[in-house]
Amino acid sequence: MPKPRVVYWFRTDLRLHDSPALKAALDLQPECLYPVWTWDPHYVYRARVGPNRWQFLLDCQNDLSESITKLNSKSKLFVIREAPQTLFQKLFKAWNITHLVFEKDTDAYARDRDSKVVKLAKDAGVKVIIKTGRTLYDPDELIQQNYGKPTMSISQAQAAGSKLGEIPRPIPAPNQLPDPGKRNLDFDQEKPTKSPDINAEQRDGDETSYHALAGPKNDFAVPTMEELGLKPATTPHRGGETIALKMLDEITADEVYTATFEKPKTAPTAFSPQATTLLSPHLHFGSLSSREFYWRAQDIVSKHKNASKPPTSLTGQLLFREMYFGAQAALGYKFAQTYGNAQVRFIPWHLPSKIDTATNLITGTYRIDDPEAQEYFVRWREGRTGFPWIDALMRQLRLEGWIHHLGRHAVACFLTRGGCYVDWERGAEVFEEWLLDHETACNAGNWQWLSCVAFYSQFYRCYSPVSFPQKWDKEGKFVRRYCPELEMFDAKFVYEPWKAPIADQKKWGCVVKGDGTTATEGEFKVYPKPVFEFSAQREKCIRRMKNAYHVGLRGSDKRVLNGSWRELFMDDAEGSPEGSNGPPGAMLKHEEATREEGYHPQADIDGDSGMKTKERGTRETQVKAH
DNA sequence: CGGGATGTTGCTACC
DNA sequence: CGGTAGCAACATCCC
Repeated sequence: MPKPRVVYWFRTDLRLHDSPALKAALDLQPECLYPVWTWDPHYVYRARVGPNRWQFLLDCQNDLSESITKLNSKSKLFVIREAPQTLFQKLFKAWNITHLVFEKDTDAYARDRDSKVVKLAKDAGVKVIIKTGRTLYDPDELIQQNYGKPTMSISQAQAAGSKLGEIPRPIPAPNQLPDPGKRNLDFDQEKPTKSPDINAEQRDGDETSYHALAGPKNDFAVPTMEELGLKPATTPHRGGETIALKMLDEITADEVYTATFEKPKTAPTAFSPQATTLLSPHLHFGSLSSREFYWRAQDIVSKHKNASKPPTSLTGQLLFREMYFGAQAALGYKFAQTYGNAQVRFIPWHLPSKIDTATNLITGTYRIDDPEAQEYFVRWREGRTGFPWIDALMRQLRLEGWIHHLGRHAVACFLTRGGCYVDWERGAEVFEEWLLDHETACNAGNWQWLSCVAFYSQFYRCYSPVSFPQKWDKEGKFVRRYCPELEMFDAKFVYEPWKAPIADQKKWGCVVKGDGTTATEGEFKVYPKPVFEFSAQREKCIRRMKNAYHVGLRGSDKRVLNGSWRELFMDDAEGSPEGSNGPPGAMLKHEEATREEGYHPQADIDGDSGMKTKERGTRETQVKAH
C-alpha cells in the first residue's frame, strides 16, 4: 500500500492551531502534503468585497504560508489560480493525489461547491476527509438536536448545543509538516471571463495575478494588492493567525475583563482602544479557532467568582454565532433573503431586491420604488445623513471595516424599521462589502434581528441617533473623530448640529446645510442637514411596522411570492406600494438580458464563497444601482 | 391550554 | 446623577 499523497485544502480555516481537519490529514502519515488554496478568478471580478477585507484575507494567507514554511522549509501555502470545481480533477492526476482533506463549511454556496468537489474526487479515486472546526458545534448536528428546525432563538441554540455534550478542546498546532511533492502544473488553466466586473469599483489598476495557475512569478505565491489592481486598504486592522493569537493572549491576560464581559455594557463609542475584542474577523477567516477562543475564555470564567453568563458574556457571543450558523445551515440560500423564507416576516420596505425568477434568489440588484428612499439609502451609505452618530459610524465602517456591535444596531435600525424604511437586504449588502468580519450567517441574521423580521420583534424599541450614544459619550469624542468637521462644536450640539445657532456654527468653523455633497463653503466646512425629521419618521415607521405585523405575512407566503401582497397594504396611507398591477413576485422579475451561466453575485470572496454555480441556474450581472 | 415572565443592548419623564 | 415607571406592545419560554 503506497503512502498517502494529500492535498490539504485551506478555505475559512487559515490557521495551524486547533484544526481538526489538519490533524486528520497528518494522522494519515502522508508521504507528502500539499497545503493548497484554490482561488477562483471569478472572485476578482464578481465578489462584493472592498479592499480592506481583501487585505485581511491576504494577510491571513501570508501569515499561514510563513508558519507552514517555518515547520518545513520546503513547504508553503500553494495558491493556485483556478476554481476548485475545475482545478482539482487535473491536479489530482498531475500530483498523484490519494486524499483530499478540508474543514466542513455549511454556507449555502460552500455546500454546493464542496459536494461537487467530493463527487469529482470520488470519480478520480481520491478519498475525501471532512472535519468540523469552523464553529463550536457542527451546525447540522445542532439542527438535528433542535428537532430538525433552524435555531431561531438563543435558548433553542443553547438547548440544542448542550445536548451535543462538551465543546471539543482545542488541538495544538503541529510541530512538523511533511514535504510537498512534485509541483508540475502541465495542464491548461481555465481562464475567467472578465465581464461582468462588479468588483471594478474596488480597483484602480489592472488585475495581473491570475494570468497563470501559479501566479505571475510561477511560484504559487499569495497575490499582492497591487497585482490584483486593488485600491489601497485603509483599515488599521490586520489579519493572520500570529496576530490573532497575540490578541487573544492580551485579552485573556486581563482575567477580570474576560470573566466579567457583558456585551450590552461595552461602549460603541470607544475607538482607542475599542471596547470589544475585535476578534470577529479572525473567527471569520479561521485565523482564530472559535473553540480556542471559547475554552480560553471559559477556563477563566470557571475559576472566577463573579463571572458574567451567556448570552451577554464572551462565550455567549460565540453562542449567537452558533445560532446563526444553525439557522443558515437549515435554510441554505434562503436564509440570506426574505423572499421564500418562512422564518422571516414580510415588510413592504422600500428598495426591494430584484428576484431571479429562475432560482427564486435575490440578485444583488434592487428596484428604486421611491426616489426619496433611494436618497436616504445613499446618504446612509456614504455617511452624510446629517445625524452625526450615524454618519460617524458609517464613515468608520467604510474606513476601517469594523464598528462596534451596538453601532451596527444603531445604523441598521436607522436604515430599516427606525428611520429610512429601506429593505434590510440593502444594508446587508453594504456590510458585506465593507466589513472585515463579514460572514453570511451572522450578517444576514443580525440584519434580520435589527430590522425585526426574525429573531427579535420589539420594533417599538427604537434607537435614537441623538440619545443612544450619549449613554457612553456625552462629549461626542467618537463623532469628532470620524466627523472632524464637527470637531469644535459644543457638546450640547454635537449630536444635533442643526440646532446650533448660525453664529455658533460659524464660530466653530462649520455650517450645517445641504445634503453633504459639498465639503466647504468659503472659509467654512459644511456638514449636512438631517435627511429627515427623526421623531416624525420614527413614528411613521413604527406605525407601518405595526401594520405589517398585523398583516402577518412571512417571506414564504404565497401572496409574497406572487405579488398579491400589495392588495393587503393598499390602505396604508403613508407608503402604499406603487400600483397593484406590478409583475409577479414581492419584488421584480430579473431582466433576462443580463443573465449568464453559473454565477450568483451574493457569493463571497472567501472560502465560504465565490462562484455560486446552480445546475439549472442563471447568472446575473450585478449592476450597482447606486 | 393559559397566563405570566422574560427577552444580550430604547426613550422620556420624573423623583 | 442614578434609578425607575410608563410608554405601547411582540414572541417565546416555562410552569
